[in-house]
Amino acid sequence: MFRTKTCGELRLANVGESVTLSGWVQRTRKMGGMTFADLRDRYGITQLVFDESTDAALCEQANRLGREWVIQVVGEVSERQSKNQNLPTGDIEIIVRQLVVLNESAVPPFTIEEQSDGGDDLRMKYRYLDLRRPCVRKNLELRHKFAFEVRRYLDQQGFMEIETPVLVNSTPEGARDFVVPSRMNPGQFYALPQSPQTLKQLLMVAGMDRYFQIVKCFRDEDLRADRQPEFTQIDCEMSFVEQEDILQMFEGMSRHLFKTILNIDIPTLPRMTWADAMKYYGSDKPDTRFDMKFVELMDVLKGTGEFSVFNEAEYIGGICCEGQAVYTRKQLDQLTDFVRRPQIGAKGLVYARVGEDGTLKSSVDKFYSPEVLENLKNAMQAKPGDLILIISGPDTLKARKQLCELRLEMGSRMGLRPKDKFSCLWVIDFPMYEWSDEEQRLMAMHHPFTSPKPEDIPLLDTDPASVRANAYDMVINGVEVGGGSIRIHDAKLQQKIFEILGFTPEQAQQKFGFLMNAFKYGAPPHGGLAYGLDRFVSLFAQLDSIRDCIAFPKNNSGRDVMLDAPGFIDQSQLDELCLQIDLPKE
RNA sequence: GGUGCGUUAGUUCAGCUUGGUUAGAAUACAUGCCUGUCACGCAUGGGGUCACGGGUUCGAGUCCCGUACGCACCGCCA
Repeated sequence: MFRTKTCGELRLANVGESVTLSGWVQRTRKMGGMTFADLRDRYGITQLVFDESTDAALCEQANRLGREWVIQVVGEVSERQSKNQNLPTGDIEIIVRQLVVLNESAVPPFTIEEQSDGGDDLRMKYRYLDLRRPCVRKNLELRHKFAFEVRRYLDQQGFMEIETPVLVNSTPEGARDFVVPSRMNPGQFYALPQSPQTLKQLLMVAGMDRYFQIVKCFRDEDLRADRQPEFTQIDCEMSFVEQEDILQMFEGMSRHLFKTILNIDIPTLPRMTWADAMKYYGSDKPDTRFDMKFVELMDVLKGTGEFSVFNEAEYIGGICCEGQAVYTRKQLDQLTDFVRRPQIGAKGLVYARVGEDGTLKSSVDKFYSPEVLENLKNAMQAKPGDLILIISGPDTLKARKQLCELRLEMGSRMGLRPKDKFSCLWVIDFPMYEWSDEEQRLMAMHHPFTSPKPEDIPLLDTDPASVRANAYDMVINGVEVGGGSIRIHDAKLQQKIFEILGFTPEQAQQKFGFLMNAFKYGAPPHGGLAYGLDRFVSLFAQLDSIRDCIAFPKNNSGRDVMLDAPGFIDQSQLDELCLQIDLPKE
């Protein structure tokens, strides 16, 4: 037997027991006549003691141990003379009687400790070593527990987990597909699913009623800290439901997860329309951990003074930063530089400090009368000591996005975005479509299977851009953790939506004929949503990147640096697939 | 496709502003000492193609240009 106990479970109560432990040598401390070694496994660290006076040969053996050697020891649990309060097993140690080296280890390229000295790149190359570190392992444990509680909740609610295929068809709209050549069908390709969207709808037609799946999805787009080319969704769908049923069901799931995993009771989720989210936060995923809502200032500042920037603006909006009038000119210049970075792209930043006497000192004082400035202060509900920041622009959407970035930056600077505070909400009533400059046509904002709000259906013919969808997102701390919609279950309406998206009936039939056909045979009203498991877990674990809760993530360029994937394949494999590689010059 | 930052010892970094003697620190590693350590301590030692290519210069780790790679972001992500 390799072990009778783990390295994390022995306590004072076990003193006197003879135990066998196996694990990795974390480090050894040679004290001359005696040697200590920390033995580590998944469960914890237990101190081993070797005493020269009792067994010199054993002590000599212990002194040869290197970091990360795998050993097995037999010994007796003993109370420590000097205890370690920082370790759960810190009251005891093992007086070793027998030591077996199961495997030696090369010196690891970085230290496998809580605070590793390894950089990201190196840790990913040796991810199997990185995963030995408790802080990394804990993220995977949390992820496991999270998925387990998802399954428990959905099972209790009568959901069935059903697997859908990974080799499917490429679909228009949406992200780029990863494709897989088919050997048996030369020249043809499978695509990996961006989500099992249409398949779960077919399961509803099949009468599966309440479906879920914790499933890998694939999108061939550039990566970010919160985006991986393969990621995991909690994909859910229900039949005979309205939006309200879905919001209740999955608000319940979130509540269950917060309670069972973090022991946090979350309040009823507020619901915010997409239009309000854009108006007050400049984003469809507002961070509501702090307030600092936008105040629109067109009435106050446009045409009421000589400041041409505002007079020509389509949008003027401000935020009021409580108590930040202490910002120096230098700090304000830094903020201006921040919003003028190409990533944000604002032309400039107007600021106004409210003095302790209540008077406003702004960068545009010379353009406006004291009355207008007083109006500004009142509109912003600014108090003495507050700082008002104003962004304007010729494009409302862009100006709001810029102000959104500024708001988040100020929130961070003011410490209003602590990772251990959670603020959840539903954003509802998304538009059906958004205009794509690139394609010069309307695109589905959610996806082409989303149903319009019944009262907006007449607008499909007259003003499709203004049609609202039965679509909703769950947002936590400014992160879109999930989203979904009530789907179309009527073939005629689905056909019409495809038309508006610019598909000819033939194209629609070719790409989505299987779905349209299914709708002919009694499709129930249905809807659902999908959560991004990686993002949700990252929030719970307070991580900066979803990579940290994925065992083997891809790097910024979509490479697995441990496997060195992707890689080239043999000519014989290419031949078999009837493929030719034609790399671009340079 | 674009913007910014980075690349120096096994590792994490300093050195670059203002070019000039033998490129440093910490940690890791090795050796020795040490009987209650747990970030053990002390001493000694080995360890460098300063990412790569080009340019400026009497002289480049340091300045300039390009390339590669990494990270963050914009575009993109129904």
